Amino acid sequence: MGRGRVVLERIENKINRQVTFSKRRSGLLKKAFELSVLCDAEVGLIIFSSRGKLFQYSSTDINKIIERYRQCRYHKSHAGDLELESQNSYQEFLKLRAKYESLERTQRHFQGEELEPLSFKELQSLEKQLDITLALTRQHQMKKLVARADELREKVNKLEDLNKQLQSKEKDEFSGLILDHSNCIQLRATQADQFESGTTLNTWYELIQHHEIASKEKEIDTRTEGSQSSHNKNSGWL
Amino acid sequence: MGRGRVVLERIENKINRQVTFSKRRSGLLKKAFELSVLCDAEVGLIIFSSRGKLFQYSSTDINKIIERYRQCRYHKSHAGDLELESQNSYQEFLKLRAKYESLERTQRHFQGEELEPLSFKELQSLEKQLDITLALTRQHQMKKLVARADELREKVNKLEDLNKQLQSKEKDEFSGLILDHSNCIQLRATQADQFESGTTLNTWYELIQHHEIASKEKEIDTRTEGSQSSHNKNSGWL
DNA sequence: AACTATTTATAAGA
DNA sequence: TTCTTATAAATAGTT
Repeated sequence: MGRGRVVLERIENKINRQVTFSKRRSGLLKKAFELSVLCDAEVGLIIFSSRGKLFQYSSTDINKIIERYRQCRYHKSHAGDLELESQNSYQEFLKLRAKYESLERTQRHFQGEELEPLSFKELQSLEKQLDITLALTRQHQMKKLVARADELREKVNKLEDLNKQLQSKEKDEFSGLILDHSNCIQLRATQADQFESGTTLNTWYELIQHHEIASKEKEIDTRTEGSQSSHNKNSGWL
Repeated sequence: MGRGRVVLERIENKINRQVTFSKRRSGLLKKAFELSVLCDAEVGLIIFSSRGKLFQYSSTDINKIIERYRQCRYHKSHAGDLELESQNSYQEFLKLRAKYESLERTQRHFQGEELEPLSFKELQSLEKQLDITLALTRQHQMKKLVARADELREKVNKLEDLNKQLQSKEKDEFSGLILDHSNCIQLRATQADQFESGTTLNTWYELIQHHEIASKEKEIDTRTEGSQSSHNKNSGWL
């Protein structure tokens, strides 16, 4: 349509190409619009000029059209298609985001935020869960403390043995001290077995910490090889 | 272009519309192709027919065109498109997944699962958080109950007034009954003000539920207009 | 950016 | 749907 037949190849003359682009571009946009109106179609058209300028027409929100396009392709096509893979992952992304946001909401409830919109029954069930978890948390703290006490008792026994050996060889000025120490640990472990409430765990934890410092000092005094590695283990436990 | 001038509005005749769609669609696709070749432009065209069938042309990979479009829009306009742009990125996907998994882990802790790997200090901080949330949860339940009691008291007052009116007009065999009822509600509301522990909330909740059933029965007996709507409100609250 | 000769697209009919 | 054809619309080349 014009004064000469058009050959379907890139127009080499830059000015000419630019002019043709401008004319045909507006023609294309107009026709896209007409199609959407006349035939009740959803049309999305994106054009980049060779110099990178963007032109766009869409009968409705272009993101919706793109979304619909992806869905359409996703449901229709078969596996192995590369293009398909990326749409698949896009779907996955949307799914993951939805899951994430839902989880985030639940998380906020557990942190005591946004409780207002919850119904009474939801609050009740949350309370129940919190009670259960709280009990479990204390139970686990207990377990850790008892295990730690056992470990320490074990170590003390070893130190005792070592000290007995030293006693028989040397003058043994430390032996009495370490025996005291051992008694102390055993007494505390007995307390732990009867232990119930979570509120005094802290106090107990501090007791153990104090012991560890004392123990460490002794290790330095006695200069045993094995004590260094078990000391590292201690700091990890905190 | 055709044997008559075209009015730019939806073609009402379905057959006609379909035919026009078919013709113009192929015309549009052809012109999109020509533009891309002649002018060295990047063109993406998506068409959905009114019945949802997809047609598409793109000079290069359409996902690249969409990506480029979003980048273009993002760099030019406001932050709203930031989200859209990042959706396609695999990096973003990985980031989100990492966040999700981390959140999932925390969530499991709140549900009392996988507590073993936690250190003593982590367990302590979890316990603290649980205690806080538990208190908040009970507080919110209390709030709801008190609000509900107020609401009910209000309603009872209205019923009382109504009954007084009925008393003065009729023989009034219900009046004594409703006064008893009112006293009962006020007594319970007083209990709520002194309420502290979460463990008995359930009992209180049941008391209110019983009241509501009783209240509903009376509403049916007294056959008042307003009571129907407030009854609907009750079921929503559960 | 306008003009206009021509080509192209397409509405209506078959 | 597809083909045909008359005609409207688009546009290549020119000013």
